[in-house]
Amino acid sequence: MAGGIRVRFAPSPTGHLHIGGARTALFNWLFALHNRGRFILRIEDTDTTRSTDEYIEAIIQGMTWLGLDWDEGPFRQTDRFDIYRGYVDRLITEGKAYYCYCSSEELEARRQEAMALGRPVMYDGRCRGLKEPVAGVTPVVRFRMPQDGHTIVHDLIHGVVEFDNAHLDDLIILRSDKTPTYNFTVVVDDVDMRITHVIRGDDHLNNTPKQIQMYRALGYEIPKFSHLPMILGADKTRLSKRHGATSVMAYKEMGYLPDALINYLVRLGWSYGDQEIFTRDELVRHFSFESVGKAAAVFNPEKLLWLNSQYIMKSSPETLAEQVVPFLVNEAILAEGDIVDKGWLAKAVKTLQERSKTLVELASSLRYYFADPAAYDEKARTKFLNDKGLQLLAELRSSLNELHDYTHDGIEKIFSAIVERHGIKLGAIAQPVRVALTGGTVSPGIFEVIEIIGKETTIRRIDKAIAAGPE
RNA sequence: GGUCCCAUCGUCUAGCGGUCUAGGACGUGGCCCUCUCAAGGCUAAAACACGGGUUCGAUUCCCGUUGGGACCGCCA
Repeated sequence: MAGGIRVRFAPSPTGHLHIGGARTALFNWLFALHNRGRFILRIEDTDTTRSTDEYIEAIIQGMTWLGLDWDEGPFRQTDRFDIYRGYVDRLITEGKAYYCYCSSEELEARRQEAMALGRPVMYDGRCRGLKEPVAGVTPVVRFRMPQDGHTIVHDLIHGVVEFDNAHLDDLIILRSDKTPTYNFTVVVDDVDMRITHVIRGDDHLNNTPKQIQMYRALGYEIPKFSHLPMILGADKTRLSKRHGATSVMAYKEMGYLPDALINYLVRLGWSYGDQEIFTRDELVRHFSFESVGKAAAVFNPEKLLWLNSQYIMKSSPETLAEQVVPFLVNEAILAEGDIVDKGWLAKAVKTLQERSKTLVELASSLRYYFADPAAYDEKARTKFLNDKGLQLLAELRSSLNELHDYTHDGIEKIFSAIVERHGIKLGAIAQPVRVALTGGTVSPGIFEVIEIIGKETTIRRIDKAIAAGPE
């Protein structure tokens, strides 16, 4: 019966796909794949004033970039209003829902008052027994909650959670503009789409007993629930823009790899022994709610960055070369439409992989493979492009010029000869060359750099350094 | 304020009564490697919130306290 599992990710398009939503989507996706079930994408856009098509597009983009592919959908709740109204009518007919004529202003005032008096903040049910409509008022429809007894939520992560029905209030299921509200549509859709497991953030745990009552009123089977712990910012409050980038696509722009983000997100709440790095297959194979924790997790950008560096290190140079191109354009190292020799780029990328934590960093480090240094780092220049350094550079230049075996090994031999002849350390010549070629004191191994830059360019840059003279 | 959830190093976590002088990872410090920077290796500092029980024995089970979070909307 494993094939019967159906889960869904149900974001509301009132913003971009954010870190928390992505983690929820990821756990749904993993659970579906692990159980050979179906993963459904449903857009909860019943709040027509805040939902936009742009955000729907943004969410889809985020999911796509992360590789969280869905089997059905995206469905939009705004396409299903007729369905919800049918269910509302049915509940009214059966006396399980009723019209409420209280205005939102009145309601708000009562809420304030209750809050101030320290009384429970909930609807008092004053329209429950109304027989006649109130003239001139378009009513909302409220769901009639049971007032005694208990509702038990069986949660795959939290176990048994019990709620006293006295604390459940008659929530609005149909607004005065005849649009349905979340707590109702979510139930109708989960039933309609035959969702077997509701996996969402634990900020929904308190809504669950209300939803369970609606399943019952509708006469439907109750799905299994899994309420995932929240992701918090460094100050332990709910993750938000104040904590930095929260949109998934912002991480793409900052040069993160989707696999790295996925790996980071999955470890926020889930673990598998001491393992930190997982392939997607491993994730799918090992995922289980038994190893999902209950405590909220603080989002730690440093660890994400480390993971990203690990993924960059493990990527193939060819793939990375492909991925870095847009970032080279951003850095103005390449122009849009420039043709690059991908084989050559891959070689250059290879030297920088273990030195770059993001694609942005990689692109920026790649600069000196493309262009002569615009200037020399001042400190580097005084330290290494002095008389002695320049003299060694001149010697190196002529050896290099006559070198036929222009490879890493051939280049190394030349350096060895110079080092031996002068009885100096390799650094004494390597650093001046590094400054001449890259403009600074930091780069991959100098033989590799010289090889990749090529003889002509190398000699030109050495000549430029010599021409610039000692500072 | 009410309801619900949660609680191991700064952070993510392992631990599912004895194996814990509490393990791993990020970050931080030191050392090694070394043409610079990284990467890598080794190493150090760093936690079971507190108080009661239960038990021969609690980080692990129960209760309370404290602390944190979420929800309480004609938002989702």
